[in-house]
Amino acid sequence: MTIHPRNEFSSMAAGAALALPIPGFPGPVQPTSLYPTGSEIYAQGELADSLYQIDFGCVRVYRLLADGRRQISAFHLSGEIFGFESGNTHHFFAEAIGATGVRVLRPGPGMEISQAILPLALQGLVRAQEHLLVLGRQNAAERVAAFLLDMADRQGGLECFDLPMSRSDIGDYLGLTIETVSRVFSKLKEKGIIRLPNLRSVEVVKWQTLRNLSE
Amino acid sequence: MTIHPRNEFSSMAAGAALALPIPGFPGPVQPTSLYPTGSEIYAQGELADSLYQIDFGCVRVYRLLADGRRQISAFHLSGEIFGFESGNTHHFFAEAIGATGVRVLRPGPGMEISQAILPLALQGLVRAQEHLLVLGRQNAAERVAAFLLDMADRQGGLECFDLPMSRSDIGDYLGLTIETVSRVFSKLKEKGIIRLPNLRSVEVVKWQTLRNLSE
DNA sequence: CGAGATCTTGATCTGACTCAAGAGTCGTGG
DNA sequence: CCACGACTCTTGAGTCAGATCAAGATCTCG
Repeated sequence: MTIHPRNEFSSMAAGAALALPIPGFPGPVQPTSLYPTGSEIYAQGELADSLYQIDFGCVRVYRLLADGRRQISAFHLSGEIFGFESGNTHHFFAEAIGATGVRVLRPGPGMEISQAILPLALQGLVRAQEHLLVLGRQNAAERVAAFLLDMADRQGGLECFDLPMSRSDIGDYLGLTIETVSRVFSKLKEKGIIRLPNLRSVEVVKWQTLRNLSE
Repeated sequence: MTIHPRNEFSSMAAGAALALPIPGFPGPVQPTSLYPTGSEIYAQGELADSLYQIDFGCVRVYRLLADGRRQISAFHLSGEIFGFESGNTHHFFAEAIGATGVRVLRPGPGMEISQAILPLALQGLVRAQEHLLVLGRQNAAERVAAFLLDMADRQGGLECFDLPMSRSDIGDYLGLTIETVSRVFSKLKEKGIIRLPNLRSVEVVKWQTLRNLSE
């Protein structure tokens, strides 16, 4: 297992870009802030009073054990909204993977935000519960297949797509070591199921085989 | 791994009891229905237009793989509300564990249910994401310890509490086999951390040791 | 071009799974 | 009340998928 010391690199988001209104969201919308590679967006224990929408880039949301073991509970891509919490403090860490533009959605006091965000929160709940099945009951190949299909799907279903995150991130999302992730990638490539044009992108050749793998 | 063939036993909930209003819930409240041991409350793919509140008993919510592998995503105890879904169909199965009284909360058409249930949905989201850490990064002893602490906490923190579910259910919740669950229970007993007055209840003797185990 | 990350691959180890058998528990009916 | 049968749970022995440990290879970017 890779150990991840708590990231000390503070966010210092450089202001940027123009504000786009979010459909159905009632609060004031902030302009996009740029988070550099690896910078923290929020930390466990911090006050949670906003939601975040990604303009470009990718975010990892995770939790740590005392000894540094890490579990990434979700990756969020361009357009997605994250930062839902129960109570008013964050239960997780969120960090930018690569340079990422994030827009903060801060509901005004007494604002009725729930109607707009409930479907998003519920979608997150269903996704997390579906990921439990992957972590609890699927083997390494099935986990990687499910991950690739999910990433492809969320990037529009194109045969070739980006993997903005490292093997270490993928391992910590799938509950595997980086070595096991790497071995499964190699095996899938060797069987002609995927191609790896470079380290950070994947081309799916045999969709059905991949789907069968993830069951 | 234990294989669970799809439960064919249909729900046939016998009507019962009196209606108690749920604070903050705007829709009409149904009287309690009794679900016998093992009966289905809803199935994956069914129309999802209600929430459910438990009067007494316990419910398991789970998903199945094609070959019968099962992952229980949550147990719900007396007083708790479950059945949150994204879209209008169920993504999971829900079954009564033992005889269980469930009250159906059916929001009227166009009803503003979100304000009342958002905090509950978010709590479910946080719990599911925290459980991801258990399944992805903790070993068998840590998983069982976390489970026992959670069950104790949700039953009021008493030193002695019920385990309404079987070892098989616990295994399918923690991503372990029943044999491994049983071995960890035996080991905890042998070390004097817990006592097992009978198969379906636990007494925690050394809380701090258990907490240290779950990290 | 070079240094540090990141990734891949190989060899070995181990925690949890599988298979198997026995013990305990519960409900039913004689 | 006890005997029987069917579960459920526990325990043991052996196996295996994925972790760990250890080199190398490749990529990135100043």
